[in-house]
Amino acid sequence: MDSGTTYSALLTPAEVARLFRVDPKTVTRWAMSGKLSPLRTLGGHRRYRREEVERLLAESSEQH
Amino acid sequence: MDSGTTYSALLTPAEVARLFRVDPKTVTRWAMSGKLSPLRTLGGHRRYRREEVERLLAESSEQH
DNA sequence: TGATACTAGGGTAATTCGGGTA
DNA sequence: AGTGTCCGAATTACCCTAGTAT
Repeated sequence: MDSGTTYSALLTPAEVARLFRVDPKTVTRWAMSGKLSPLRTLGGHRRYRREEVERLLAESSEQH
Repeated sequence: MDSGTTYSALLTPAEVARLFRVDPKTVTRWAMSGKLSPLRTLGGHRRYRREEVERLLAESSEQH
């Protein structure tokens, strides 16, 4: 029942940027350097996996 | 729409949109530009082949 | 037959892309 | 080395009303 009308496993560049408090362009650079492995819309825009982003967030708070 | 429990070889615009984290209208644009080849219901609504959509999803996460 | 959710279509904002720069 | 910003072009998101799907 309603298996995800509001939830998505993918995040937009702006959403990732808000989580890290950086500019979306910086998120793009992380992707280009291989630190993130996003998929692409058919128009070429990046979509990031929530699971991957949250894992990196957790790791970054461990080592502080 | 019961998209979580019932399997179908055809996907609605909303289902495709959720997979790519885009607006359903964007999926329509992909169809109009030839990036997707949907069927049409007798009333004119588009239905997308799951096989085609999943193939494009897989390709989008490859590195190139 | 009615009720509700979704889609088509068109228009107009808002994001994102890529490159270059500070 | 890592970010933030400016730019133009391209892509995507949100607004509406009428018609379709279930």
